[in-house]
Amino acid sequence: MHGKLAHLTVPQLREACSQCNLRELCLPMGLTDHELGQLDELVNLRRRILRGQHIYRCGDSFEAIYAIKTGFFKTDVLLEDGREQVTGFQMAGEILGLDGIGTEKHTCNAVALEDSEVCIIPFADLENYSREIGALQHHFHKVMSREIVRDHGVMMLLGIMRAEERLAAFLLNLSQRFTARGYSPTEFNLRMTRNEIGSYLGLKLETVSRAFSRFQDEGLITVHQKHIQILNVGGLKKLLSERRV
Amino acid sequence: MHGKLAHLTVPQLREACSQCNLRELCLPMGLTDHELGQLDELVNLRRRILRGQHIYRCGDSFEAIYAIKTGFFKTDVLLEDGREQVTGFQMAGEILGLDGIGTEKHTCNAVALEDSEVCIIPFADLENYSREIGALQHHFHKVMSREIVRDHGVMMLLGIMRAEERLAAFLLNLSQRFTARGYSPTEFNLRMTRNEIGSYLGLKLETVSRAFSRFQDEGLITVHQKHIQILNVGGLKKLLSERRV
DNA sequence: GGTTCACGTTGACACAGATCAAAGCTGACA
DNA sequence: TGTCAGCTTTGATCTGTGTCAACGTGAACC
Repeated sequence: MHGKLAHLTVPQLREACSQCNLRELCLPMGLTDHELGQLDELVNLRRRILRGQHIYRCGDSFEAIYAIKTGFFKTDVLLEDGREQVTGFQMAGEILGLDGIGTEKHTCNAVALEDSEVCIIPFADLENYSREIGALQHHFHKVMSREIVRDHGVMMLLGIMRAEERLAAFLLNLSQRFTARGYSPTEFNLRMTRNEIGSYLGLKLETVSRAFSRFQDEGLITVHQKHIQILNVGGLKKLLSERRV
Repeated sequence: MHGKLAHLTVPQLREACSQCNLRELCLPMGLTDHELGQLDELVNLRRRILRGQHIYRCGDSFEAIYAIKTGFFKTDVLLEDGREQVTGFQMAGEILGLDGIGTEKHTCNAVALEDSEVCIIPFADLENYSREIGALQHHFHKVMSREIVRDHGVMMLLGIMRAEERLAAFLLNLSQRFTARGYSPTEFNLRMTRNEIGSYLGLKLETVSRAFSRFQDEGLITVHQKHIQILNVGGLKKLLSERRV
């Protein structure tokens, strides 16, 4: 199993899970010091991914899952005719590759939206370790379950919300995830294009652009290219709750 | 853990996993005879759910997952204002409740669309058994992963397909799942209303009804209330592939 | 410093699907 | 057998978002 990953960067032990500042967000969450030490054995390969490069593509055989150490990714599914559905945007501490377990092939593409680094977690090894470390097993199940719940949230976005509600929910979600990572809740740079946001939200890029402009006109946010500042969090939240139908 | 489930029906041992005719679709898939015997210990509670009743509701504390033995379910999420997003329809052999692992509370509602019976799998026990039975552990991971992949498929439906494509994909998906259970691929009764189909597909019930009528006019299917007969599978598939845009 | 290219914004118009309204169907129940 | 309630169908009209087109902007590169 490791043999297949031999082309990847050599271990950098100072970046072990036990030392990683993401350990409270990522796979190590809730492990004891001793268990953390075992995790360091499991996760000893890392890989740099430049902006625009894939970690894996649809159809690639599934070997490992990936924890994002730094950077930003999107996952997407393509139809034969070229239509793209972005299924998610992932940031530091989040796990990529869970889609591949079921069929032993990846079923979507994972692309870096900025230069990034991921920790490689060979999946067979993860299963072995999690038979020994109950807390790891349980936490991994939680990670998968939360992905399912997140997907349900996206279905709600796509199924029943209108354009401005979708974009407001999207901004609030980003804000909350940046906050959890110690960044500003109200000011950040988008890593994705209007087209990618639109693909995620089931909208065309022009509609995304217009919604941004309208939010700005209403004093909810400022937008300069990819730089977003949220001026009125409550206003965005109100957009979500006060749906007139 | 079992104590909390004491109100449920007593074990009916003749319905053990090892004897169940769904064992090749459900959790036991791929286990050896010996392992199947162990699974019989794990899954020894069953519960009848009448049409319209919930197995669990959003906010209920999470104790167990459920394998459908007979019947048909929907899962949905509700917004405060009453809007409903159906997140899935589940039939025999499929697993319900995975959404609850992450937060230890269920995050959606699971409602029987016809009188049904489920096998109760206490989750803490499942984790214990799957530390001993590698094949069970791995298969459970596959089940969760496939749920994630299914969700991505729904995102595609909702994000980039038009009304008729969505309905065609929906019918073909049902057909394929009925086939896997030994029923006719081309003739079946829908268990859900037009409104529920619409909620799943991000459409209004009138749009669903009109799309059914159009399919019938074009000779692709016949519809009589909830009875569907597919006359031209290829035609439905073509609708999906030959998107002009 | 100008050119290029990818990305973003804005306007005008079109259309798929939503909304509103009315009538039909079917099964349950008295 | 009649009535009722829930579901479905169909028609007329409306509207949010898509489509098409033109122009703006900023970063990268020679």
